[in-house]
Amino acid sequence: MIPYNHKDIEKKWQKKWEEEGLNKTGESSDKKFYILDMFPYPSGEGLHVGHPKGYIATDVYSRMKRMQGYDVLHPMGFDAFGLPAEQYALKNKVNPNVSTAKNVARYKEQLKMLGLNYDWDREVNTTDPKFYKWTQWMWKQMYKSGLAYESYDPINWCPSCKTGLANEDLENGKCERCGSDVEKKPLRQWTIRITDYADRLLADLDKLDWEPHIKELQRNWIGRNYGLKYKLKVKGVDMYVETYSTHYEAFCADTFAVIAADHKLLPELISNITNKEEILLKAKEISVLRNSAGFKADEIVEGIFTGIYLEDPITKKDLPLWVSSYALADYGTGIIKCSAHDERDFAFAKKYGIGLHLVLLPDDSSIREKVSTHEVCFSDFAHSTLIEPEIFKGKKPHDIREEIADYIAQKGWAVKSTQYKLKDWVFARQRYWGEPFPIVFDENHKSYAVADSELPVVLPMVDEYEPTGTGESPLANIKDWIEVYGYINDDGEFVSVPSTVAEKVSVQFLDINDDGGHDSYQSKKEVKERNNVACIIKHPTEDKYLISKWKTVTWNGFVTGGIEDGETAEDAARKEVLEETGFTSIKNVEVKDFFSHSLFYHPVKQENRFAHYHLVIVELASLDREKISDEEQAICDLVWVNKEEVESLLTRFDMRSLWQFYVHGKVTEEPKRKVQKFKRETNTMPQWAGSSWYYLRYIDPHNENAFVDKAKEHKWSPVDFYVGGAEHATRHLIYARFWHKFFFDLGLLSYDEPFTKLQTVGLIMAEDGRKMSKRWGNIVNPDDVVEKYGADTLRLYEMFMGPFDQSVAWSTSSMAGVNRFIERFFKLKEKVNNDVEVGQDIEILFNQTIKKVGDDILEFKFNTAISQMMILLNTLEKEESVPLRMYKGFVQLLAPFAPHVGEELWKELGQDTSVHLSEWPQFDETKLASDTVTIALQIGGKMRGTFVTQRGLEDDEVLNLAKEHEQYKKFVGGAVPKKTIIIKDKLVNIVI
RNA sequence: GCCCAGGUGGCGAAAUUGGUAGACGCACUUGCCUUAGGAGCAAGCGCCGUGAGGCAUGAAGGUUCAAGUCCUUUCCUGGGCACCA
Repeated sequence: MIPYNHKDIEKKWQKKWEEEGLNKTGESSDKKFYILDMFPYPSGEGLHVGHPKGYIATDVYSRMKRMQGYDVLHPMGFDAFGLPAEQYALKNKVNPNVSTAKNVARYKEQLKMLGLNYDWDREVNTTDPKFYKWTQWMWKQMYKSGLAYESYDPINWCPSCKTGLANEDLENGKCERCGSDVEKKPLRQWTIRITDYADRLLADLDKLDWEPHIKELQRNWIGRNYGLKYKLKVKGVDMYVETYSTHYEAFCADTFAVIAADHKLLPELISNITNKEEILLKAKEISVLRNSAGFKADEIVEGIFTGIYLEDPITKKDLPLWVSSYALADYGTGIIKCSAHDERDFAFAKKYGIGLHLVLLPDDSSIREKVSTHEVCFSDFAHSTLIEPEIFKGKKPHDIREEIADYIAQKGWAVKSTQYKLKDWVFARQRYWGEPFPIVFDENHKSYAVADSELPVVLPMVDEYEPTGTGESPLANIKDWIEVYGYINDDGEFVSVPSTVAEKVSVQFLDINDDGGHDSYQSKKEVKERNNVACIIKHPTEDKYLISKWKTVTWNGFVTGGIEDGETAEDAARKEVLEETGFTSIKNVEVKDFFSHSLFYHPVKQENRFAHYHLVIVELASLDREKISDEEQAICDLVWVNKEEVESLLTRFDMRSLWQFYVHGKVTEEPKRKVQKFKRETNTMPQWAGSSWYYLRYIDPHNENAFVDKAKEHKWSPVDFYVGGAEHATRHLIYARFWHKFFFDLGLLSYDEPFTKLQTVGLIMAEDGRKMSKRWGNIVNPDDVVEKYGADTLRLYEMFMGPFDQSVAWSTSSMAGVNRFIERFFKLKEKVNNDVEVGQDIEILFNQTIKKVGDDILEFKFNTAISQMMILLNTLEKEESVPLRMYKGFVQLLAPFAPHVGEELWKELGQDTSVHLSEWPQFDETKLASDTVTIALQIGGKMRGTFVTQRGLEDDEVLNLAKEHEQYKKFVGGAVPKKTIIIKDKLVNIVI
């Protein structure tokens, strides 16, 4: 007999929870908890059984927190921009807009199937224009602050994905996505100065409650490095160059210097050298070699002498400067002072016959011979002794590193300096499926941010989105989208001329500096002045206003009309309102002064008009209305809005009018604001853009005025617990921390770190021990598992498999064991009896279980929490009957893990509110330990037996009992113990 | 090469942080029940040994009355970085 039917109860409760809004974020407690999963990238394959492990864990955790009285924010969303979605779409010939929506729907269905308690009202999707409006807005703040800049430097280019990549996107020098060898390619791109934040990103790791190895990964990635920066005179020219050394301890050994082949200063340095052409050619060769795909630095040593010498500030010796293949232009200063005590310097000097000088002798005398004959390079600074300079002679360089730096710095030869391995963030992709940049360029390629009113810059729906491979995004082919008309406002930002206006009226006129090709351009014509009204129509009783939404041209937002000769503004307003809206009774009309002036070309009347707009407030007496003509209705919608919206419309109206030519009340020849053609930026943002801040949007997902409301942000931030894959350590988690800090600095966020506590998830491997993959055909589909065993079994099993952060192989038979546990749990209900009590041992076990389950969930030790429940079940099953209160508590403990089973049993126990809203069981502190203990008897440190006593016996009492033990008699007998160790309530150890 | 994390039964793993190693689950063995069982129930289950006992936490040393846990050396496995001066 199967005691429960998972299919019925899971569907039933999921439906009920959704109807009752069980998972709506609570807003009633003063204790908040924000627990977050790394949102998924919805691939075409749907979830496999490994994906939801983290989601189940946060689900268990958040359910318990809610039962403990917290307001819990536990949201979910989708990170749907990026290459895989685009590749999938290309392969299957569907628009990514379509395939993404489909994949998201499938993911959501699967997540819901697992009974995860997400508040779907807060779902975010990075590809939703309402979301990426704010991604664009935020990037714009970086642009405006100078943090985001345009660069043309060579970057990593994946020839297969046809896009530039950030350093973080490489894996062993290959494209992380497709495994192709990456080459260096000069490319116009947007870059973000994440290196400005390197120090803080490093230092603030100390305040985070993250797993140590993740912090370590970030530390290594940031790669802070401390050394000395020297300034060296170039011999014979009035120039100085700088070098950077971290291993400066052997500074007296320096005999030459090298410069990166693509160093900016190289051409200038050798401008007077006779064979400079030859040198530049060789340098070029080296650069090409370096930039080619699959370049291996340790296999290639190339260089050429530049013909110039640098003067060593310390030894005053001349250091010949060589171009070399191992110097990096973008690390340190791109020029290195070189010595015998560095492997690469040594190899280079050997190849080109450059003189070397030893100042360091190995402690290990067996290799001293080979070192002194320059047979091998010696670079061990810890096990060696300095012989030069005199002042440090006989000391170990490792021990006096700081002393040497101080000495050199004090002499003024060099300054202390810090370098990072972290590079600025290459923040542009030459692909279609990403956020467009809120940037336009004028004809001189000067960039302008797009005004806030223009956001979002919507990614156009297109038929062709194949990457071009030329270093330009596919968007570059969409002429309609790229070319925009507009002007630059007082804030230096771009404002577009609405396309409706541009098409019907203004393009010809506005394109005033380009009079070729526009027949209707009438600039020489006389300008006619007209007086117009723009009406705000007030509701008779409420604080509401009527605006019109024109489907055709011009003054979107207001009922407008011309004032004819002999008419007052008031007359005109009455007339226009009656005609255009059909309202019949007007209470009051109030004419404001001019609020806007504009010059435009009227396409119907074929004349240039200079129009003065009077703002008129028309107050209706009633809502009586006549039917208006179909024609009017066809071109205009009427909408009631509130006062604020009217006010914002007025600003907009005013702004719109700016593209016309009005200066100090007079029409001028030259426009004050020149409307011109601009080109949109065609790169798109990398996949990491949306995920850098999505966690903030959950807090206030529908806000149209800000990316997050400050007060709400203050309440929910920071994320208390963040759960996801360790593979994000050096990308998402660095980017998001950086992004967050920038907005903290702008005063827009309350804390300078986004994620207080981080927990990584261990992978679930396939039953064969390999990664689950289509390639191996070993994927376990959660749909099948849920079908056969139910969501609760899947959930419980994934939490029971092993330590949460460790990767474990799937085991179907193990899962069947967990399923048995649930069924036995159900059966136990038959033994429930309200009037029964149990013995002390069980009472204690029960209290211990409450404590352990609660503690373990907090520490993400779900496997031991579950095993404790199994122990309790095993024990209770042996009883004749089980007290109702105990079973109820047990159901509550199980409910976070198996929410459907929990809810079903809770209901069957006669409860009418949800178990998930019930109060988490409390344990009785006094009932955690029994009053008897088992004492271990050791003799000479070896276990010889145990005995049971009262808890809390004094040492001599315990010893007396131990002496009674037959093992004592056997092994100690009459001998006199040398020593007796007694650990209270634990053990007796007799040393003989 | 450098930096992390980790090595415990046939398997997944526990171990109150120096105090009874192997909880809990899987698999396996035996028995009961059953027409049957890939169901249920009961018992057993680290290795050697009939037994007393001995040996066991990758290996070797050390500290300690006592080590899976601390120290030293070393070997594997997984992950990250690898031209970063």
